[in-house]
Amino acid sequence: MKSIDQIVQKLRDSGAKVTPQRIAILKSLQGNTSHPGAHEIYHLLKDDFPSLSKATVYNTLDMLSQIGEVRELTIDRAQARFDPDMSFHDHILCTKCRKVEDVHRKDGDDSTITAVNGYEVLGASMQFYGICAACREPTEEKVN
Amino acid sequence: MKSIDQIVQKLRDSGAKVTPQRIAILKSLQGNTSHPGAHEIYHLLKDDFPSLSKATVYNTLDMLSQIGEVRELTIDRAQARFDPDMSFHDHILCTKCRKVEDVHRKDGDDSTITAVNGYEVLGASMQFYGICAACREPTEEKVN
DNA sequence: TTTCTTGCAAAGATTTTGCAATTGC
DNA sequence: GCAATTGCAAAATCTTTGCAAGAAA
Repeated sequence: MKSIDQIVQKLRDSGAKVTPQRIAILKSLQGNTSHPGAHEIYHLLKDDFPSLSKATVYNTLDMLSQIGEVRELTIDRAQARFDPDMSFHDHILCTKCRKVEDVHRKDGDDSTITAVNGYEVLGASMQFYGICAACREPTEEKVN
Repeated sequence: MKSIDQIVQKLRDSGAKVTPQRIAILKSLQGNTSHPGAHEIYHLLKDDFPSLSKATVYNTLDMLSQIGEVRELTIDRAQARFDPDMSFHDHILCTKCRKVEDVHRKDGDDSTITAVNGYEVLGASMQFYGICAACREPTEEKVN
């Protein structure tokens, strides 16, 4: 994700309005590596922003994903999750605690794949499913 | 997907019951390359099977995916889709007509990845998003 | 007969939508 | 002031669940 200022500028340039809600959502995403869903972002901000509506969160996340400032992940069937890190990387979901983490692969940079099956490829990503180290620990039962 | 007979045997062996509904759902999946969702399977069978309940379709698909006879895809955020082809391959979703097709890659067999980020990897797959050839055709407007 | 499964309806959850009131510019 | 955005509530999915009736073994 670019800096807040850069994105704010991009919004202005495109004619979109810069609202306190949008800034707050952008800030909540910046550097956030938890791959939050709309519900989580809503609760992160609800305290400091009591009037915030969930619809606004959905709208803003959708808009940010449309303009390519965040990536919407489908790895979790339960909810759409969002990743402010637009650099090339993949994800893994722990099927036990359901946290999502980044996976950085050196080999086979799939971002170079531009055509497949006659499709014009717009995006490609790998998904991994597994059990994280913490969830394999029989002693600890913390769910992250 | 194995043959219906083989799966029926597996169900019997595991103590599960072989019902006409389950057979019908298995048959609807066999050789089906459209990556149908629960709703689609329900409607495929509804005519020949008026009493069929959607809950049964959901239950059966979930069970088949649990025992590893079909794969549940997350590529389409709108609905869970199911693939009876358990061989190693990936998928691409046309973001216009929303059909899902198989992608067969020769290189980098990711099925050999068993550990990543300290996770015990249970599954891995690649997702592609793009516009299919038909949707790029300006003359045709058929939505598959 | 015993246990599992079905079907139905209700409930849950996520996400979308309509619209009046509000706010950015 | 105009147009875009917000917030709220209702609606629209998709999916799960509770439970009585029914079917498989």
